Amino acid sequence: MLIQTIRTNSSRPLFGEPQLGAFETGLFASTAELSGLSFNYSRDEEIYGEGEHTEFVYKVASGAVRTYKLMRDGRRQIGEFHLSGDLFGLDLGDRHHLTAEAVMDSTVIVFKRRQVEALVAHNHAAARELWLMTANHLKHAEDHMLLLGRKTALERLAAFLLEMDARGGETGLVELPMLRRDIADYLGLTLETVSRSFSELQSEGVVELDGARHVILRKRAVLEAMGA
Amino acid sequence: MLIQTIRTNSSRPLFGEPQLGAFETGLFASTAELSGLSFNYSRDEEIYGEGEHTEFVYKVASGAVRTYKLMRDGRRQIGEFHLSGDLFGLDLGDRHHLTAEAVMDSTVIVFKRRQVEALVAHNHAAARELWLMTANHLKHAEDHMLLLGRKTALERLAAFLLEMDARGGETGLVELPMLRRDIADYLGLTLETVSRSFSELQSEGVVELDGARHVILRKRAVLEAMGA
DNA sequence: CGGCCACTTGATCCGACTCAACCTGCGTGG
DNA sequence: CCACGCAGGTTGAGTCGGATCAAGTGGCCG
Repeated sequence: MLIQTIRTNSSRPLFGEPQLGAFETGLFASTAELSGLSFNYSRDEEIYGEGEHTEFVYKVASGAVRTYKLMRDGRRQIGEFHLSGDLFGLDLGDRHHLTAEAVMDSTVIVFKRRQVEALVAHNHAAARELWLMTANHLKHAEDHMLLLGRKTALERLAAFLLEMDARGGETGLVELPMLRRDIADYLGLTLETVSRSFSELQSEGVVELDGARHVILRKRAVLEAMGA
Repeated sequence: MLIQTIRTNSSRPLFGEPQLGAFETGLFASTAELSGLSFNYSRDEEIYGEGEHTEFVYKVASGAVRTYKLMRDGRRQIGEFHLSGDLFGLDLGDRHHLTAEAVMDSTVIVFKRRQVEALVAHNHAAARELWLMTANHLKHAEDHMLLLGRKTALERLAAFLLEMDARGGETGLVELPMLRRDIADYLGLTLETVSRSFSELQSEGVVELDGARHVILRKRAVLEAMGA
């Protein structure tokens, strides 16, 4: 699973710029404290599986990663999408709770968990940083539970587009790295319903679709009224 | 909000015994490192609100607490139920993400966040412990997203009953501290659907209801086949 | 230019929701 | 001690949002 082609240096990101948001600190950025190796994963390739040992911690250098749970009969729930700069696979305990796959061709930096543990053991700031990352994933999950439990299809898609836009710097131009099926499995819908909802938002002039993967937000206020 | 009758010593729990599970360590148990005050909350009383400052951390001494998000129009999603021994309100950042209310008359031990922070700053084991608690909440949320996004009504109820039973020590006798509406808002259903699902499980001999709040699990294997 | 994968759109179906009536157990006051 | 009131729960009838099944369409790559 981890036998991949190794690149010592990632070239320019394939998708988006590395995000310098709340999660992005010097901690995993430089090689001073922690050294990670770059790996390439092609689309739909598994990075780790649910139940596997948590030997590594991962960071998206470029591309996009989905983490999900799968039922025996194939029903899937994507918990989160991880974009450039995002850390993932930080499950405490010795097993991963979800499966991680590349949404598109992606470059991922892999850190040894033992190194991370060692860092945490003597560095309070780093420990707090990692705790904060877990807490942020929790916050995301809490918001997403409300979406999955109580929102309509249109509200879900509106919230999704706002979330993606926020991650892209609120430009109003959203590039979607994932397919309709991924969006559906993230939002707890079918791909047909996602498609219909896109069409409906477009026919109301709320968004404009330039191909399936490029969305222009035309009426942010309407989206926010729906998605919040 | 915090002006309650103070009890220096909690008498026997009103609901369930304190749980000595994975989250329960010496950390918040004794008064050596941290001192907390006992407060009583009556049914439906708010403990803290979404958006309030995170001044305290809470632990259920007896009773049950729900933490939830509310939409403007009243739609509600309960993220988790907290029973005896559970810590809650440990949101990082300076604001609570959810609202906490007593499901029934409950006793809660309240710790000053500053004390917790101070403890964490010089005690690695404690810091790790708290991080682990956040990680466990995250794990719960991940499982719950699958339930909310992809499971049928019967599967949701089955999973819920197994979860409640697991917390009560897998006795097969489940005492529900909450009303049908709470269960519905936890499972992303309506109370009618919850009630119908209970009836269906009962008519199939999977569970036996002794009043609305006392459930006997008769066919655990069937529940597990549905709920997993 | 051809083929296929992703997406859209249409028709029908169904599980859960809504609205409504009724039941039941419990606390309370006459 | 019984009758009443009522909150909580169950059950029923009808509706509806999103799922399913099924064509079509479009765009990209070989």
